[in-house]
Amino acid sequence: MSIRPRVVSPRPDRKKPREPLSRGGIARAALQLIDAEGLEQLSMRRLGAHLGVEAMALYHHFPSKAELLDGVLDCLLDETDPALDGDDAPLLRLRRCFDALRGVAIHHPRAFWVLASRRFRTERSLAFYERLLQAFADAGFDAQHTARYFRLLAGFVVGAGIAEVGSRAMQGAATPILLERYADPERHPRITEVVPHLRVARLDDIFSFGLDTLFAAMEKDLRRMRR
Amino acid sequence: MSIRPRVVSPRPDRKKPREPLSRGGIARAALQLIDAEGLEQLSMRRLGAHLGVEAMALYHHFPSKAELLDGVLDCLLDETDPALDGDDAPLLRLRRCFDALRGVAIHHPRAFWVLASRRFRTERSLAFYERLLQAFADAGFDAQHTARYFRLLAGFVVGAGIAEVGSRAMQGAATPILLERYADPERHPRITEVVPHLRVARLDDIFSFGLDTLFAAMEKDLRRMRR
DNA sequence: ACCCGAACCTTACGGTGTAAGGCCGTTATA
DNA sequence: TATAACGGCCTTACACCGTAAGGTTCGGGT
Repeated sequence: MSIRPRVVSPRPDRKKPREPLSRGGIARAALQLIDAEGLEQLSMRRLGAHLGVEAMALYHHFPSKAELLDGVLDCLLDETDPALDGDDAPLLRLRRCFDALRGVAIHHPRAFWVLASRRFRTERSLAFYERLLQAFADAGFDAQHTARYFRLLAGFVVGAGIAEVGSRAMQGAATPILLERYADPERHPRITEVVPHLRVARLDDIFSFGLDTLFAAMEKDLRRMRR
Repeated sequence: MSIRPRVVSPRPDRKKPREPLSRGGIARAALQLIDAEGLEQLSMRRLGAHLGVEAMALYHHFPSKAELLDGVLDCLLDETDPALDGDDAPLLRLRRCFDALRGVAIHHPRAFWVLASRRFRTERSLAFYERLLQAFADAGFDAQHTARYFRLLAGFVVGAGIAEVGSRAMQGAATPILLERYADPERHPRITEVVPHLRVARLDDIFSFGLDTLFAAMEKDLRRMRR
């Protein structure tokens, strides 16, 4: 074992020696990095470098990269949660909330996967989940119908969000609408016909049409149950 | 450049020297490996070993791992496609098709991610897409409503599929229903109430409720448009 | 007999997540 | 005040990844 010649500190010791890391700070930095460079570019080393720290330092705050992603999820929920505030009609709060979840697909397209894929295990995400389900209860749904409509709404929002994120990524690509490169009008007349209606400019319409349909069904169900 | 001592062939030269690989064969083997060990365990090296071949051999058939996953997607669509056969009512064919897509979540839970995440670019997947959209046209939807309902249905199926895959994975875990470990009945009464309704045993109900709701809305819309 | 190209192999590069352990300044304790 | 403990960060190392570059083998066409 060689005795190294007493290196003072590899970190450039500035006047402010950089305040210590924290779970929240790391997670927010990770979200920034994902937003800027994509989820697949998020590595512990790169994130560490971004924070002026070695990769392994992060493991003092998160036991694994998976838990770090849970932290990122928490950040995303922080942006979604306020939609559930207010004392207006529960269905309106729900509508705002699912709109806000779609907002994540728009404002953090490259991080949307985190929202779509990671299960709710943190304190933060469970609190959000609880508030969301409470709104269903406030609206008058029993547990079974809450489960059903929750899955219906959340499923749609997540699935449509994934598709939307893909579309928006294509939009920024070299050729604006890539699918049209692949689909041949001769052999794929229906695709050729429908794809223009799935353009980014129409996604607002498509998404609100989806939520309109679902909330209409919920309201009808509520009326039926109250009768 | 060193002259190596003439190794005959590192491959154990059996009587049958193993018939050459093919795109389809590799993709099917990849799907098997994903089913058996999980998507994150699929690596070119492991897949190669599974096929009695070095990793780089696969690059003669697929230019990248991403395209290999497209091949896996094609395999999954092969199982879904037959649902669109038949000359019965278009809405019934559509219903069968989306049920079949959920079947992927059940029969290939660990591969469902591939279906959910990869965009349709291959010949195979475009053919499927075309047939699916044709069924919408057959049912009487114009391009705009096809786009809307396609996104609604596909979004729900994908999103609910992701959630379902998660639930089924938990089911096999050490503690049967993991969410209940995290959720505290005191602080999370609604979660505690609703989670039992999201158990694996109820997923059939939840999924068909979702499709029932969506197809009811579609039928109503069709009646309105015909009037 | 020659060559060619397909199929496969070898090696190597720059990344990854993370286990194990060391160093150092702050803080608590004796 | 001396010492011990600890939190926070660093270093090293390991096994693995996708894949670029180029080499080997071999069947078949000319």
